[in-house]
Amino acid sequence: MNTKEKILDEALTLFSEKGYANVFVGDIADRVGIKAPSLYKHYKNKQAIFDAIIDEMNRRFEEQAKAMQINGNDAAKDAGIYETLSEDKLLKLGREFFLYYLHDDYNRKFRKMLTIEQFHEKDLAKVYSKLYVDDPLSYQGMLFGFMVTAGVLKTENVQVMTLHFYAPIYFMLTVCDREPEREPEMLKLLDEHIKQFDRLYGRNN
Amino acid sequence: MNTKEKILDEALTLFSEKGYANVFVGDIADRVGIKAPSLYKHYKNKQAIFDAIIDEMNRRFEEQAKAMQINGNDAAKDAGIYETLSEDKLLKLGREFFLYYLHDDYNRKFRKMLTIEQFHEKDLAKVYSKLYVDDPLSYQGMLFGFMVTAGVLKTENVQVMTLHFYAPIYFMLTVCDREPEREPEMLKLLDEHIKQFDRLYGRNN
DNA sequence: AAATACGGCTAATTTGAATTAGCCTGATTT
DNA sequence: AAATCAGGCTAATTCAAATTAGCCGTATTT
Repeated sequence: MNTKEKILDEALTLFSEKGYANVFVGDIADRVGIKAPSLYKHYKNKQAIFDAIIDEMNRRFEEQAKAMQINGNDAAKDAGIYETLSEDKLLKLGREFFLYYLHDDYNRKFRKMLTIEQFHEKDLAKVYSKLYVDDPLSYQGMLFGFMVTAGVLKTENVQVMTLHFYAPIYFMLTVCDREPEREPEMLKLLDEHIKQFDRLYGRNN
Repeated sequence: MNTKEKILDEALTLFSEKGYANVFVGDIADRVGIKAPSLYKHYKNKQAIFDAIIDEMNRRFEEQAKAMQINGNDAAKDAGIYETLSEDKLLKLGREFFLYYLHDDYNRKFRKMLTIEQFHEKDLAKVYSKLYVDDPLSYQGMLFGFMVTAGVLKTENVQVMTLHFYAPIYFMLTVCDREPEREPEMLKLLDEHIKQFDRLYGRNN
């Protein structure tokens, strides 16, 4: 990783812990192992570092979205997996999603940074809602839609069903972001959540 | 409202929009209608203003908790209401809770401020989790517990049942905090959520 | 191998925000 | 009614953080 990338990386770490305004250019430089003025060889100013992080995030998520489309036009295939839904599979799905979002450094830091900065600019609010509200609901909603069609889930309002699956996961994620020591507690609760979701919505019970 | 209180009020408004670090002592003074140095006649420094807000919040919530205990040791009575649970009542309960938390100025501003500042100090994380995670879950859990005993709700894991009721409400609250224009959309979804919750967990259906 | 670009450094410079000093007025106390 | 206090103001002061200037060695290009 070259210096320019390292700056973004360390800046994101700091922004996610303290928020933009509480991070000094010198702090970032320290972590990178250079002096503050040297940063300006790479970025016009502090704001440009922040902007570059947002750009990089957009790049990554578009990439991911593209990858999803490939598997997603094959979404029927994806859904095929769920035609034979079992509690175990649902548990695996939920846990994987949860742990990936929680432990993947880039995701976690970026989410925390947006949490802090979301009220600062309308744009950031939009990004937050897209990433952590609308995209997950729409993707999971599609999957649950297939499952309802396939007859493995009850024919309830799919949008609400998705909310019932996702909102608790989101909720537990925010708890862990705030108090990482509660992760074990939340993992246990996550399992209970999914099992009960399956009992309530599943048809094979 | 005297100047000293007005300072807290205006400071909270600003902190909830921009976060502590982005608010200047002069901004607060402007809104109060005095000059920055005059603030120091009332508070030692900027941090003391923030601290006073937290203290005031603690005072208010303790007061509220006490009021709840009075009605809460009569919690059986509270629960009595729910022994004859109907979808309408559940809807009313959910909407009232949601709209109160959303529209009550003090609640909304304080919640937004904590959202921004939660990662800054361990104490604030604790306060956040108490107010928006553990207290609501514990209070609503108690109510649902009574309802299960009274036979109006299925005998599922009450902790998870409470999570299934509360997490979506919390989730929609955060959406409205971030994008107030989505309130109508969320209110509609709130109703659907509660109706479906009732269909899933209610026994009289 | 000269010229140039790159990326680091130290030493200013600038800026802007928090806080302090010290004065003034009008109310309250003694 | 003198003395004190409360709470406002303007004019410093302080200080920290962002940014700029300008130097220098190394690597790359021509």
